Amino acid sequence: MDSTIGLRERKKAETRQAVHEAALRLAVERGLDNVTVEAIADAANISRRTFSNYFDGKEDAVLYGDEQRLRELVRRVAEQPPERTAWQALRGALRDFYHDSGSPDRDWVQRSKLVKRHPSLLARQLAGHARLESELSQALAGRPQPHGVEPRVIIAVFLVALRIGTQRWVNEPETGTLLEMMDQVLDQLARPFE
Amino acid sequence: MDSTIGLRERKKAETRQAVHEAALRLAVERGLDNVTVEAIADAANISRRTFSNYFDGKEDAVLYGDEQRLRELVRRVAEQPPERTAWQALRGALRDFYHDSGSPDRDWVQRSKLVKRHPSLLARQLAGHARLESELSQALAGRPQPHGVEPRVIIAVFLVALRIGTQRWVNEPETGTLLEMMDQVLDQLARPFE
DNA sequence: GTGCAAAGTTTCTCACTGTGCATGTACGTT
DNA sequence: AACGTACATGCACAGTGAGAAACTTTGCAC
Repeated sequence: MDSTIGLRERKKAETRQAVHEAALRLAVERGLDNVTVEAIADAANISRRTFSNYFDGKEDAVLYGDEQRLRELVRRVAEQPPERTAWQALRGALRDFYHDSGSPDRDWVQRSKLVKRHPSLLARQLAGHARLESELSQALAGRPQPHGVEPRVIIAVFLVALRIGTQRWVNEPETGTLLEMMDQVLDQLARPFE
Repeated sequence: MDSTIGLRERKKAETRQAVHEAALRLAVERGLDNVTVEAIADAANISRRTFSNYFDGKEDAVLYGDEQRLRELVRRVAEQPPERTAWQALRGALRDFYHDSGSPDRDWVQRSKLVKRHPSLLARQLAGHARLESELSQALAGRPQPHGVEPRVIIAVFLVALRIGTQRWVNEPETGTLLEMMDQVLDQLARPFE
């Protein structure tokens, strides 16, 4: 299935992944501030300059896994039955995603904890979410919206739920599944309030 | 009323403001990427080293006005009658704020347009919002929440409305007042949806 | 296979940034 | 007036991001 794409692209993807993993590992081991781009590049066996060809900075390198996850989520959103509302599609995609992926991977937990400790990571992560909003708009185009809430608004609210759910789950992992935490927030958000 | 605070603090505030204004002006004139910290420092008659004593980077310097605005909003939230729900307090504070301030100032519009053009500014701005959430939690402590939606969630949703409303207003200023745009989004958010 | 163009990597370079440190200066307090 | 403290400055230095040029690998046509 991926034999259609050439060796070139495959290698690039591998390198990018390797750089990401090196960045994440080093950041967890030493703390992000004590990791230089050069150290990451060394660990991934590339030059410092090449690092810049792949990522805009160490923050982006660390968060690349998140980006992948979210792209996967967007893909699943687009695959949701078109008669569903935007909200239903988003929640459905989220459920599918966590159902298929099983429990969240170690790396993802590590990234979340890093984000909690390093404001610069939070900044990049939120910027990434903002960029994602337009892509999600595409995936939600042409769906019914019986309640009259615009897709743009729905999407932003949905991402808020992901963020709060994640933060909450990282802070108190005993309380429930990640999906449960997110669902809990999502339920609140869909409810009317004053 | 501010004669109680010393000359020292007043000077500091003036310098910070001057640096901010210089940063904003230069960023608007040349584009953020073509403005060095040194140029900002020169324009504000301070040394490059001193710039770093005031701000963590040019982005923060440009966005300082936003920070002030939001602090003012938080202050007004805390002053809302305590029998109001968190949501009512937030909306009330917003209304008061824009009622008193009159139409939004030029600088604010310029900053919003800059944020639209420069992702690094968006990142910092969103990180600032995230930092603000805890302060708003304080200002909303102990209020009734009849609908069972947690303050944390309310706050995040509220900030989403500010962001979307602002973006929308910057993109199409003819459609209505900034406050109207925000209210429009806020109305949608308080409504139930599926 | 051979050869060639395109894409990717590396090395070198340079302007810019952030911060620790030592020193000088202005403020506030007594 | 005098002293301690907070702040500003200049300097040094490690780290960063990006352009340019040389070199290597990949994709493709023959």
